[in-house]
Amino acid sequence: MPEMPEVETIRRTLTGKVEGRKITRIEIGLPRLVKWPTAHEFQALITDRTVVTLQRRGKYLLFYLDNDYVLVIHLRMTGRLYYVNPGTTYDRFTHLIFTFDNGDLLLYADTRTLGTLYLLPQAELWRISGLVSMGPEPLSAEFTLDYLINMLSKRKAAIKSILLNQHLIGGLGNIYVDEALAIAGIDPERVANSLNATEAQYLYQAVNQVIADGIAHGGTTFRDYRDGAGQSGSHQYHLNVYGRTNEPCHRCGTAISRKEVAGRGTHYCPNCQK
DNA sequence: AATTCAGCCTGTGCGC
DNA sequence: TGCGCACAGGCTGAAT
Repeated sequence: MPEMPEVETIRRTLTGKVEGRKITRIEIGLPRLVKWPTAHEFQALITDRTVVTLQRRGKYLLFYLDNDYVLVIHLRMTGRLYYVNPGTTYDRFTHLIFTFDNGDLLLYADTRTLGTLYLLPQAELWRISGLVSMGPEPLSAEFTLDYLINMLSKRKAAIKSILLNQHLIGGLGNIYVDEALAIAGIDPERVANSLNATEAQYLYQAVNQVIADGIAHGGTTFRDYRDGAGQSGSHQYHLNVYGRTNEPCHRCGTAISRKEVAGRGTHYCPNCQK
């Protein structure tokens, strides 16, 4: 579900609420969501720990605790985190409940239950392979035009597949990849190493732009996504192609097409994207 | 090493 | 109201 702008928005809406708060109680309704260690150990190690800081890497949220452990949460497709006041009701998809020393709650809800939670010492974060092997993020100092050009030159998969690969670029997902390719005017099925320097530069700028805009708009809410306070984002009102199948292209009026690329539903303008 | 793809889950929306 | 199917914002691990 959430991509980097959504996870960053969640981080921003939660950080002031949870930093400095002690977790006094945890209820785990679906133990299999806890991937490391056992749910029982997870519960014991978190109880009575204080959240020192809340960070993000790609689509992972990292709650650094005062016992040198880190609570790592990946929301996958439908995971949600809500910070709520005591007495707030919650639905049957709420699988973990963290209670803080002021009585407030952090709810982890997940319809499809694909989300994952870990608790590891800082020195053992390497156990989360998707976290340690993540590529540079858009808008970061490491994500340079040279990096993108060099990386693309070695790849012959579809550009859509490359942009979705978290090992190569961290944080992009299906929405923002489709949007970046639309802004850059590049066909999602183009072989990565076929892009020339100009196209790579357009793509570089487009990737940074869609991520920055997504964050500025508080993320994209289609169905499940909400921020840490339960609020919807507004980037869905600024999309060029995603979810706009058969609607006119904002640039040329041609109907937006949809097809499967890299195993994902892909939206594009057949006239503007070459 | 790079790439593809089934599998993991449960829900919503549509055509009939 | 029900049934079957397509689709869903992501990632992992196995096979090629």
